[in-house]
Amino acid sequence: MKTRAIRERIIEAADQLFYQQGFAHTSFSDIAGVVGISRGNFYYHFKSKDEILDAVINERLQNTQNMLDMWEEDAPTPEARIRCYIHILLTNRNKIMRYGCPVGTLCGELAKLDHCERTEAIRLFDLFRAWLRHQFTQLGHKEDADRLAMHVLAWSQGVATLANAYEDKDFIDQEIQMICTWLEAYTQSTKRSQHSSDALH
Amino acid sequence: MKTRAIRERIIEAADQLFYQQGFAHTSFSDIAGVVGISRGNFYYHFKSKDEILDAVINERLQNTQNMLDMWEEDAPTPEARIRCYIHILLTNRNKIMRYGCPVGTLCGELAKLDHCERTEAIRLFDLFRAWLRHQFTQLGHKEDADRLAMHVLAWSQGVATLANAYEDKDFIDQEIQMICTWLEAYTQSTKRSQHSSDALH
DNA sequence: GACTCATTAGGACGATCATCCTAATCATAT
DNA sequence: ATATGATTAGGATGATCGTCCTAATGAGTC
Repeated sequence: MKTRAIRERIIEAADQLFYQQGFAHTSFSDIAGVVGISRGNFYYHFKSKDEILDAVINERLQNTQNMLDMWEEDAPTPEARIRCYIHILLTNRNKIMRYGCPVGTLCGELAKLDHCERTEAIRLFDLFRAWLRHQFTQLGHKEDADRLAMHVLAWSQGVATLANAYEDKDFIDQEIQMICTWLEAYTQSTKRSQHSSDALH
Repeated sequence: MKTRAIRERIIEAADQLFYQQGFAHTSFSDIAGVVGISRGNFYYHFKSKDEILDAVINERLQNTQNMLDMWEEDAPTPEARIRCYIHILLTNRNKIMRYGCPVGTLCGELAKLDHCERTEAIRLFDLFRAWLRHQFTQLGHKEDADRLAMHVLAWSQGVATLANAYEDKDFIDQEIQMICTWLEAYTQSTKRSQHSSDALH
């Protein structure tokens, strides 16, 4: 059954192109050209452009969830896990400088297009938000967990936006440093309060 | 001479539509419909769509410079002036929640389109960056002035991006509070060092 | 009133797009 | 080998777009 494989390749190609050129500016011809199939054959695999977008978003949701799960397993502490998130900025630095953040730019574009898939795209943010919230809860900031999660999200989004505008490598490095310092201060205050609560026992 | 007035109205309408719908997704018909002139008459005022974009960016550059100049006059201290910048998030809160930041989203779109006017759009960021840098220099952070300016820019961009995604009023208010607190701590450390340097005299 | 020149309206053009349709091709089972 | 159903290629269609062209209109001058 090769149909499954072709479908995967279409989603993969569309994913890349939507990121690099934007959703609206990417045509069926573009995707077909990358995949190497004819333009007209597209409708056997996807009934509409919106359906491809939906598949791409679902693919990204799946990949994102897998990534978060892996971090949850591999990194020893909540602090280290949050640093895993921050370090995407470093890992994808070159792509971010050229195309911005895949999640932020997609949500922004769909908001302007008033596209119905917009709510689906925001679920990508939801994944990171809930995951970060969980980490901060584990750090002992139960009350502020969601606010802190949103703060880290916003911070990284801002870094991506300006890094894209100025194509500035050093700026990304500096901001990552700042976030890690900020995060460390937050976790140390937690450790201290944990110490003091330990002392009570 | 009514030509001048019509030209202004075209730029004004294009400015709004580019912000609300994006540049690529806004057609001549859209702009003509808002202005109330015929579609074909457009080429008497502007030879191409890129020319309108250029005019819109120049208009924004002019308005932005005027705004910065006004803040420079009206606000008494560098700290108060930086707060003026932060408070755009509050003043334009509803629009930001619907369409994001006008500068950030335009630069992001033009980056994806690989559009030649991209460098012009970034000059909008340059205006804020240089102005903020000047304020931080006046606050005594001469070495870090540009880094701090970029930091404030990135922070506000991130807030705009997430406020747009989640359409969250309270989040904006919270982040503005955080920025102001952060800024206050920065200026108080300056005042302290100024005090100590005063004491040396 | 006739002439000039700026301004306008509206259609024509070619390109691109998403979508649809149909005939051709392929693999597989009988 | 033939039949069947999945898969493909490529053109047709109608809509939209940026751009161009031209005839009509308007205002101001001689």
